[in-house]
Formats: sequence, structure tokens, C-alpha cells
Amino acid sequence: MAEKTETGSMTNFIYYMIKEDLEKGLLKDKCVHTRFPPEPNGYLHIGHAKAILLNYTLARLFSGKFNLRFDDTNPIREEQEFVDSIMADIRWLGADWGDRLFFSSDYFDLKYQFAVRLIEAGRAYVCDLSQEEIRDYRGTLTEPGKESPYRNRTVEENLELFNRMRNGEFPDGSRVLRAKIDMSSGNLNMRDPVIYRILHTPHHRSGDQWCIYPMYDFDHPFSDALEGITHSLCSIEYADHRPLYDWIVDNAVELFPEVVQFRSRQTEFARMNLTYTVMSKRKLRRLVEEKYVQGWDDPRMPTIAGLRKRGFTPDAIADFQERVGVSRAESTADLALLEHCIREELEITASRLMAVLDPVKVVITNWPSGQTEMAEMENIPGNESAGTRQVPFSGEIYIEREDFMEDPPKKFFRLAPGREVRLKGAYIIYCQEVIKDAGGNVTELRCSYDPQTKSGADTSGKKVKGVIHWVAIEHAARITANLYDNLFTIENPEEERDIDFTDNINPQSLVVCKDVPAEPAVAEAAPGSRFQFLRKGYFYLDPKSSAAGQPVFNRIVKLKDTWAKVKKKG
RNA sequence: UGGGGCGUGGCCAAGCGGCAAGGCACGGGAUUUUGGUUCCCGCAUUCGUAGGUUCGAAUCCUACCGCCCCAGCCA
Repeated sequence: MAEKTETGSMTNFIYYMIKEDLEKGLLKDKCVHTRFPPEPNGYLHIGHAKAILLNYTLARLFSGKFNLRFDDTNPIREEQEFVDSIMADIRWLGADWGDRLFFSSDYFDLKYQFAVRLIEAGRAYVCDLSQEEIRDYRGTLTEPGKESPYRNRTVEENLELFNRMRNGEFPDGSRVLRAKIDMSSGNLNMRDPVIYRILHTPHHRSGDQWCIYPMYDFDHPFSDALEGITHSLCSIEYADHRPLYDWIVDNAVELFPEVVQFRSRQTEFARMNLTYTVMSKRKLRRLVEEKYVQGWDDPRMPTIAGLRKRGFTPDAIADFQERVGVSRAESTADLALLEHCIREELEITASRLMAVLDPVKVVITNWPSGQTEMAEMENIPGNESAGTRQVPFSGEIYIEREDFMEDPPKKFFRLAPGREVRLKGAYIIYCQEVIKDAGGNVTELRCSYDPQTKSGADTSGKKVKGVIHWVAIEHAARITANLYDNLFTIENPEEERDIDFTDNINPQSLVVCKDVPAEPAVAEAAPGSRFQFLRKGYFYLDPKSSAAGQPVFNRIVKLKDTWAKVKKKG
């Protein structure tokens, strides 16, 4: 964990802004109140985690409240399945909304009433222009728009038409309700934005009660104000919606004072990107639909569900977010930082275990045949209270294929013909002979061990630089290990516009190792627990993929590997 | 050619007129029965650029440059 002050590292510009609001008494009698407003049309990803944790942590820091509110105003794209997955993900992250679970759709009736008041005040009108016409009338980025010919209908006519829209008398797309603001505004959002549209589509919560649905720009500020949200945090692309947000809130306070008294204020912050992955919902969906991954919760996905299945912890994700920080500048966080956070946590919490992912057999020629001896090993080095375990050692073992080189460079500290290496927790062995098959592949190493070199009781005076892990063949348990790596081969998979981002997919992003020999203690591992496979990385015993007697471990992250760097440099 | 936003080392990010925090990454060294961990040390004479104000500017002013967002009856 990063060093914590009383605020954690949550001292960003929003934190200071809220503090100032409090000092100036801007919140009146209210406490700080934030919200997370997901649309239930997809899975949450790590970028959402930033918003969730920011809103939740800010509320907690100021002893305020945090709402979960589903922004479910578009029944065409939204489903209960996503409501469920989103709640599960937020809960897992540790953001607690208490009893404040809300749905935008819960307020449809109040919103309708508010819309009526806008009409009565002459500030909204029913527009019969087609979708294409509205677009034409809107003007362009550089030219002002034109006023709709329906802009000056009488209040009575608007009221009647809006009521008939509600009653289902008109087909989809035939009419909309628009706010009457300013068709010549440089801000397109203010050019008489559509605030209600006709959608004869049943809603996942309100069923077929409504056939008109409010638009985000109308709905969101009103919902915020209604719930008494003091600080409505959103991403930076909404910055130019803020004048409209304020317009809606101001009108709600003025025209609907019996339900809206507080002026919520919107503050924007930059969304986060991550290296070696993509974050847009559209691209993530393609990865799923085109089967590049096995689902939204595939451990290679940057989704919360994917990170969870990979084995990341909520603490590591929160730590990561705090270290990344919050600002208004577009940013791409380094995956290495996320990896650092999970390693830092697991280094002191994960028990060690030995497994040989790519085994080669070693026969210890001078080992008393049939004999097994126990090697005592620490569960977590440097943490005595984590205890030790007994690992069986005998005359035939597996070691990692990459821990042997027939013709090694001088800096190679592991096993080679005529060289010695220590077997972690056991003895020093000496490589006498290399046995190969017809294809020249090493099939077996014949080594001798030095009885004087027993771990912890070494009287030989020998010093070896290399220590490798091993598994006794006779006692080996078998597991499946999913070796996950970055889903993309380059930091920014989207950087080259002329090629599809899927062309940058890493073909090695998943390597499945079956029948991996592991020390017998692996059989007692609890599903959902995390381990360090010595020298190989941190692994998560995936409860979803494992079956009785058939454990499946997902590699969360590799260990740092200085040797790999040395090798690369040559 | 309109509106909004952003530019501090490879990636984030503090800084708010007094002389560039911190983290990750990277490089070097020590310790180490994980080439892991830990521990030292190094890493922006400079803050997009150019002018100006000032005793003093990343911080104020001006101009310019670059990048991002906006023309859904999506959110």
C-alpha cells in the first residue's frame, strides 16, 4: 500500500474544491453527497472504477453520502443483467451505497411533471421536425442554427401535444419535446436540445408504463438535484453540457420548488486510459463478440469482472487509482503501475508454493533409491507468523526447462553441464549428464547431490549463485495454469488508425499449461486464494474454473524478472 | 471559420509569484537459499513556444503552436 495520510492520497483538485465549498458554507445544511450513475448497458471496466472510487471515497472522507443510481432512460439498450453485474462489481470494489440504490426511471413521473412546468413557463415545446430536419436546423460547428417552425406554439397546444405523446398517440420519431434555449449558441448543446423522445419500447423496470423517455441532458441534472447530490462528478466530455445542466437545475429550482431545492453542481475530471488495452465499450464488445476473449469476465479484459477473475484485489485497484490521481488532463496510466500495486500487496500476503510450469526431468543419481525427505520451507519469507510447510523431496524431480542451459553465457547462474545450483530449501546439485532425444531436445538431466549441502544445515562451505525451484515427481499434484499476458502487443492498440486494433492482439495473451506438477500442498488451497508460485508469479485459484480435484490457477502477474532484462540486452 | 478542455521528465502527478514534491518506469550499487523482496544512489538548471510584467515567473499578461471533445430523438 502507498503511504497513507488521513485522506489516503485522495488530495486532488476535487477534494480541495469540496473542502472550500464546505468552508464557504455553500452546501448550506447539506452534507457532501455524491453518486455513481452507470447506464445498465454493459460491464464496468477499470476506468469506471476510478469514478466509483472517487465518488465513494470523497463522500466517505467528508462523512457524506454516496448514491448508486442507474441512468436507465433508454430502454432500447438497457437490461437487468447489466444492473446485476454492475451492482456485483461495485460491491466487490467496496463502494457501499447503503440503502441509497436508485433508478432514474423511479422518477419518470416527477420528470414528466417538470417537463409540463417547463412547457407552462414557455420554456419547452413540442417539435414535429423529423430527425434529419432537426439535424439540419441545428446548424454546424461554425454556423448558427435556425429556429424550428414549431418553436412558438402556444402553451395550450404544447401541453396537449405532449400529453398525447405520453398517451401513445404518435409513432416513434414523429415528435419530440425540446427545451427552448438558443439556436445561435456556439455551444450545440444549447440549441434547443431534445429533452423527451417517443419510444414505444418496454422498460426493464417501468414496463410499458411509458412510451416517452427523457434524454440524458434533461434527466441527469434533475435526478441529481432531486437526490440532493451536492457534487455531480463526471468525465470531461460533459464539460460543454454544463451550461445545460445548470439551465435544467435552475429551472427545476424555480419551477418545481416543492421537490427540488438544491442546486447540484457538475465538476468534470479526465477519464483514464490504460496501456496495452482498450477501454471503449464498443471495442470491448467486439473482443467478446468476435471471440478474441472468452467473455466480459475474461481475465485479459480490463473489466472489473475480468480483473476479479484474473485475481486482482479491490485494495490493489484502489491503491492504483489513488496513485494515478485525478486531474483534467487526458491520461494513459501505465499498466506497470497496476502490476506494481498488486505485487506489493501479494508480496506480503500470498503464501509461496512451488510449481514447475515447463518441466524437465532431473534424476539425482546418488540419491538413496525410494527415499523421500521433507524440506521445510517458509510460507511467506520475512513473516514468521505465516509459518512453514514440509515439501517432499526425492530422487526424481522436475525443474523448469529454462533453468537449464547447455551452453550458458557467463551471467547465467542456473544449471548447466558441469555446474552447480541450489534446489530451493533442499540440496545443491551438480549436473553430470544431459540426455536428449533424436531431435536434440533435452529429455532428462542426470545430476548428483551433495549431502553436505542440506538447506539450513550446509556444512560444505559451497557458494552457488543460483537457486531454483523444483517439484518431486513422485509426490507431485497436477494443476492447470492459465498464463495470462497483455491482450495487446503495443502500449496503445489504437494508435495506428489505418489498421484495426484487433491486429495488435497478442497471440500469446493466454498460454494454458495443463498437468503442471506442483507440490502437494496445492491440493489444500482454498478456491479464491492467491499464491506466489516461487520465481514464476502470483496466481489466483479461480473458483469459477476449478472443479473438485482439478484446480485451475490464473496468473495474476509475473514476478519482476531482472534476468529477462539481462538476456534481452545480450 | 464556432464552442469547450488540456499541455510540468518515458507514464501519471504535486505546485497557485520566492527559486521543480511524490509514485511508477528506467540506470547503478548493497543485501538475499525466489536473478523476488528490502536498502542505498542516480534520473526536468527546467515546466508546449516566443515575448512581456516583476528584484524574482511553471505560477501573472500577450501572442502563437500542439493535442482532445462537441453537429444522437445515446449516456
